[in-house]
Amino acid sequence: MTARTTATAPTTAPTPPTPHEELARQLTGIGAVKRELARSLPPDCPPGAAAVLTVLDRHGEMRLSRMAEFMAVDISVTSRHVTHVADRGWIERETDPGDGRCRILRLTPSGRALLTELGARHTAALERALHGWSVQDIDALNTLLARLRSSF
Amino acid sequence: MTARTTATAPTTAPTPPTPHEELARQLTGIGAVKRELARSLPPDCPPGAAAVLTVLDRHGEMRLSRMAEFMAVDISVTSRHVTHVADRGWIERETDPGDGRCRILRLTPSGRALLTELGARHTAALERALHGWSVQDIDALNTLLARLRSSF
DNA sequence: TATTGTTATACTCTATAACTATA
DNA sequence: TATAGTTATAGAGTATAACAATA
Repeated sequence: MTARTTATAPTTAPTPPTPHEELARQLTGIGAVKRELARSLPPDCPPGAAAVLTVLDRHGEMRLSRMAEFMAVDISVTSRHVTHVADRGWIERETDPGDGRCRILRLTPSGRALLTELGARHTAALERALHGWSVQDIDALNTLLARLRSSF
Repeated sequence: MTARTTATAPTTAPTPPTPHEELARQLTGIGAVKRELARSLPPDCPPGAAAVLTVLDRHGEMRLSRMAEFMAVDISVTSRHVTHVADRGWIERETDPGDGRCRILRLTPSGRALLTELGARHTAALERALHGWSVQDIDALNTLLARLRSSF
């Protein structure tokens, strides 16, 4: 359909991208993958909430300010995500006995249970999409992405 | 600071992540890199607008519906981004002579000039962050990301 | 006075649905 | 009736700035 519309070939050839420009392109396009993955999350648990739980699972209880560093977003944003998961009983927020300004975040059993569910859903969604991938390929991608994050 | 807060070690050890779960984690964390890259864009040119220009540069003039496929977002979202760049004269929207419902999108000279600027800014931002990376590493990451996108 | 965290406001991106115009 | 595109509305994520409480 619409075999030929204006019949004029592009007057300028596509600029051959440098590896850096190509990386910028790929990172832009990766948003679709993230959205697809987010669709597999349970209701009431948006990506930001899932990130809070995952960080606590990996790094143990911590203050809000440290959580904000791990999530690499502003502390005000972190506070909202944390409120979301605390309201649903997935974490508890205890006032630091040593410094009344600080809140200690800690997973609850309910939060751990949800975390198991999250892992299963992520794994299922990715296994379905990445059926042709070897474990080595996935590990290689993980390694490069981790390195990319630490470079920023 | 805050040497020890509750003095209780986490009762449950961190769940060792599978490669799939780790990939989900990495993809979540990559948002920070994207935001950092977006900060290098010129004013009036948000990431969505830049994506429209880049797709046109790489694949030539096309209809809106095809642009939506390349961007992997809903056509209504694409329409808004396209309106943004058209309002600023970076592309032109011509009604398809063969089908009055279709709009043909085409870069203008002004759009090509901006595209050159975008490439320079992306390259500068990434070169600064990725100074320790070899071209082979970047190419490997690009290849894996492209493969990931096509797997979805 | 400085720091930790919360809340108010505004902006970007996204999807769904209703709508217009053309085929 | 079906399709291409536009617009209205709503929801999620983010940052800045103003604020409250504690050190």
